[in-house]
Amino acid sequence: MACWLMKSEPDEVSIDAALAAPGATVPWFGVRNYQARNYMRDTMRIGDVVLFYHSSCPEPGIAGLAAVASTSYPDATQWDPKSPYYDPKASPENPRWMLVDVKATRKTRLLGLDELRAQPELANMRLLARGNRLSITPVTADEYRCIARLLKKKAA
DNA sequence: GCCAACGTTGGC
DNA sequence: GCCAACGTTGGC
Repeated sequence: MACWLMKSEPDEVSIDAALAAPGATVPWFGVRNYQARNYMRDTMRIGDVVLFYHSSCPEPGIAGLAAVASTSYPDATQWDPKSPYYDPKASPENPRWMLVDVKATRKTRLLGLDELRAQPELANMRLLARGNRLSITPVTADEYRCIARLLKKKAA
């Protein structure tokens, strides 16, 4: 089972909002980066673990656990002229942006960047790499084990 | 609001 | 296919 880190701006969809959604499931709309799209379209499998990350907010960090809950399908916001994610080059015949459904499992204590960076096992984590902006990144099994261990501890 | 880093665009 | 210009991301 693979593991992924997926960034969401909590103003848009927080872990609490995802848990409150019907079936605790939300479509991961709004990704407009080809590499992130390709992960969703080509690599993700139903049941893969998702680390739910809050970005662009006062307390960025891992805020919850979730799972991939569908195979990929077109992101409808690409066709909506009123959406900030509208893409005039996409059409229903030729969708450009795909997404998966994500089912929230539970909220966790917030694992902030400082705490993550303090772990030697996470030294090579994509999220923490200099200049990384990718909103969906793979997480290795070792990295996931380290994070699961951190989640069992109290905050430092 | 700053700014480093990166992705995309488009002229050539 | 190069690459400069531009736009975006996202932590600080």
